[in-house]
Amino acid sequence: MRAEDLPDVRRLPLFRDMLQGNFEALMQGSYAHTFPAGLELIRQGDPADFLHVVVEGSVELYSRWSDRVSTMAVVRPVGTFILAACIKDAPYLMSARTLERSRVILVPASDLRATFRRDPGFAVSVIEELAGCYRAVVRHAKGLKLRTSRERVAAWLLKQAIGAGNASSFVLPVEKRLLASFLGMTPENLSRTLKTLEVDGVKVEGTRVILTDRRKLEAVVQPDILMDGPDPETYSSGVTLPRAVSGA
Amino acid sequence: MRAEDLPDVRRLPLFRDMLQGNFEALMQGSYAHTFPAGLELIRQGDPADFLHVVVEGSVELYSRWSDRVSTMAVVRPVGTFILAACIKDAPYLMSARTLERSRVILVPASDLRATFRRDPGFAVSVIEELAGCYRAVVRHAKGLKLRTSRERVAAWLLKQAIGAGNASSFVLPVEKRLLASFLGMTPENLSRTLKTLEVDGVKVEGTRVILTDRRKLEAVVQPDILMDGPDPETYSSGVTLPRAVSGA
DNA sequence: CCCAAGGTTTGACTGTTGTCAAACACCGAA
DNA sequence: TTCGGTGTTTGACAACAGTCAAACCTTGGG
Repeated sequence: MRAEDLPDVRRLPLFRDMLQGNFEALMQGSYAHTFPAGLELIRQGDPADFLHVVVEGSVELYSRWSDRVSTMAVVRPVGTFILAACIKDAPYLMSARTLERSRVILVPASDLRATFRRDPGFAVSVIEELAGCYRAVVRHAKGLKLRTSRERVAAWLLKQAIGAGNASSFVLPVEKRLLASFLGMTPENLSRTLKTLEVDGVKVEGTRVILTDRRKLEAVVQPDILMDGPDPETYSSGVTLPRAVSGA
Repeated sequence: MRAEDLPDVRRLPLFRDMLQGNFEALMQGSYAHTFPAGLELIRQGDPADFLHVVVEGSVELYSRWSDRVSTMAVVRPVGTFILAACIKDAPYLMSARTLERSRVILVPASDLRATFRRDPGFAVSVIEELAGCYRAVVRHAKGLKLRTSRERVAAWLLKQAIGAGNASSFVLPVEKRLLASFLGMTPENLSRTLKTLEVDGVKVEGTRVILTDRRKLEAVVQPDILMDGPDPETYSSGVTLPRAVSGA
């Protein structure tokens, strides 16, 4: 465990309010490791041994069932994942793999459980974190059930633009096939959908997206605080980057 | 607040491990009320004032966006809902309405937040509850993304049968249009889908479902512990009935 | 008992989405 | 630079799901 990782972890909302002694003890039993791109960190169904904290790089969470695969989220620094499984001491519901070379801290689940039982400050942080995660998944589910795939694409683009400082142009942070999977559609369908969004103010050139008419795009999206969220940073302890375990 | 409601609430996993004094104080500030059928208890977007505990009857959680509506869950006794919004002191992401005459206990959100900050036992219960809720929504999202609507219908039917003590026949606990909405499809589509499931061992007569060939149905469903759940009772504090905020 | 209201089913149709195959573009390694 | 692998786009098609309208069934109230 490199000493320079510790301050980043300590600043996470999840670890911010715990007693210093407990934090040190928890980190004592943890270890950090740098993994190459494309490595499967956890496999769905396996017992939850470690809470994972992404310090560098990015990690994809995905699910598999009967020869179908779907991306559920992408975690960026400094973000955590698989907290709920650790708490319940239950099997992971999702698999995780690195999208690029990534540094991850592994916190033993048993230590984690023991710690929030005797550190009320930490317990409150865990509560806040979980409540945020819950609301994020509810938002995602709402999007899947209430919006068409075209509307989901438009909403995601608008959210990205806002996240990039309200820029009218930005570069896709993930591959299109991953984005398609995250949004619940096929790559082919995403490709075609992006074309049809041209009339609504979206231009895509390779990995660059240019919003030529914000108004028109917003008319398609009909942004809703209860679905698109006012609080990307609240969810899942993204702290240096405002968004983790969020949307692709 | 009727005294006879208290034991049921106290037995909930959420309230089971807190100090008696804190429980009493929390209930002191709460009040119970019986609502008629079809009443909107909370509206999405409203500030989260109360944690709701369903003691009798049943409550539908649903979301609305741009003239579309979707059922997200049904809560039965003794179950709670809208915990995450109360914790975050954030707007409700879902609306709730009674499906029938229902008795509901309202626990002030501010008291709730104050209590888990000074009662570590309660904090741990809240953590467990939220982790369970989170995993349940993840499961629902997985179903929406990985299964076709036909597979979702089949999976839901199988789960109901198992919930009814592995019965080969049971009565639908909700209207079909609500079930359709919960499963992310139209009533017409559900109706047709049920027909096509006849060849796979499902017979539907009005509100009664008869499973004539369990094997065939299981072949369609390919039940998966990571999606269909081994722990319906873990989620959302269903205690007298094994399932709440669950599936329809 | 009958009626009205609302849930359900059916049919015909439309629109969306997935599938398969091929062509193309891009990127890293040799 | 060239090559191979992989991601992306396009086209044709099939499968699926939503819409609208009408008929049917069930239920509860008068």
